[in-house]
Amino acid sequence: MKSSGSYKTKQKEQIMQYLIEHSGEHITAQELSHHLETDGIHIGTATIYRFLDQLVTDGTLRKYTIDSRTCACYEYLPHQHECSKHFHLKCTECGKLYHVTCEHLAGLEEHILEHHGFQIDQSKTVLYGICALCRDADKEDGI
Amino acid sequence: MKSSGSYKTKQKEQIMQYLIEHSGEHITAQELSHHLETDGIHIGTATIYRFLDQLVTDGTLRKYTIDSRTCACYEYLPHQHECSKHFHLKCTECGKLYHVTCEHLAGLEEHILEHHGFQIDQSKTVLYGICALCRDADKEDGI
DNA sequence: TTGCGTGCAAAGGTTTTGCATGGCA
DNA sequence: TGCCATGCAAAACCTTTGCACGCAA
Repeated sequence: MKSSGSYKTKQKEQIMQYLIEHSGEHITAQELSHHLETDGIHIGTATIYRFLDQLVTDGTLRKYTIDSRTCACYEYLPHQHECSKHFHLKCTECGKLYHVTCEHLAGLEEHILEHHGFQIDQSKTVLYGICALCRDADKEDGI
Repeated sequence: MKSSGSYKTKQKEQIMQYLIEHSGEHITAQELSHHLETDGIHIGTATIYRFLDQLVTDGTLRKYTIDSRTCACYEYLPHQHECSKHFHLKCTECGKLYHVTCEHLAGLEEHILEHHGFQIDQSKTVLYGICALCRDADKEDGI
């Protein structure tokens, strides 16, 4: 666990640093590449994807996809145990993504496993709906 | 609602027929194309994607994505009202789709609305994970 | 020195777009 | 007739792979 390859390199350190600085955010491979570039750090695309993949396998990162035309997002998991209670809510109106850490959701996972024999993969699961802000906005618009 | 374009064409009818015959299944654009081809019906890729998109906008179809490198799945929604009362579990291993009606899940929806201000749209939400059958199979393989 | 890591470029696959043609109303 | 729909091919897009070189241990 937590190996991410045998060698420690400058590129890996820089990627890790960026990810850690942006804990709790959802970052795409392109964003990562672009931001590093802005800081004067160039890392090949392949290297980024390869390292990100390692981190996902490690459990250091979580990968999820919202839409097939969107690129995959990665999220750093600083405290792995806490993150087992973490779901994603995506507003279909404004497109905003919310992270929800909640015991009730952890209970949901347990329930489905016990009663339905199905083990949910939170990294692939996104709950769609309308967020509070958009619901309020709709009310004001009289929709 | 339920417009899907102004004109009725042979291509649209054939796509609709296939989708309706496969209600409750998850179909990719390629599968659709391939199966129609097998039946001697050729429809251009662009046409398929364009029409599928319209149907998704209509609410006639639901679109799902598992992974950014996997192609998107579409599901025909024959009875929209019924489908709003249950959740979908999709196995990422065998691809099987499970329809689950469960009080605990109804409670989840309520909880998220009350505590997180987010109104889940069950017709758009799919929980991804591994089903019991695949978990057993994996165990036997010693994974 | 060994062999993993890197970068570049090319390939891979899905989905979209441009444009001329075809077909519904 | 007017406009939408279709088909083909090309483009766009994200991601992976092959290969030679570089670098950590």
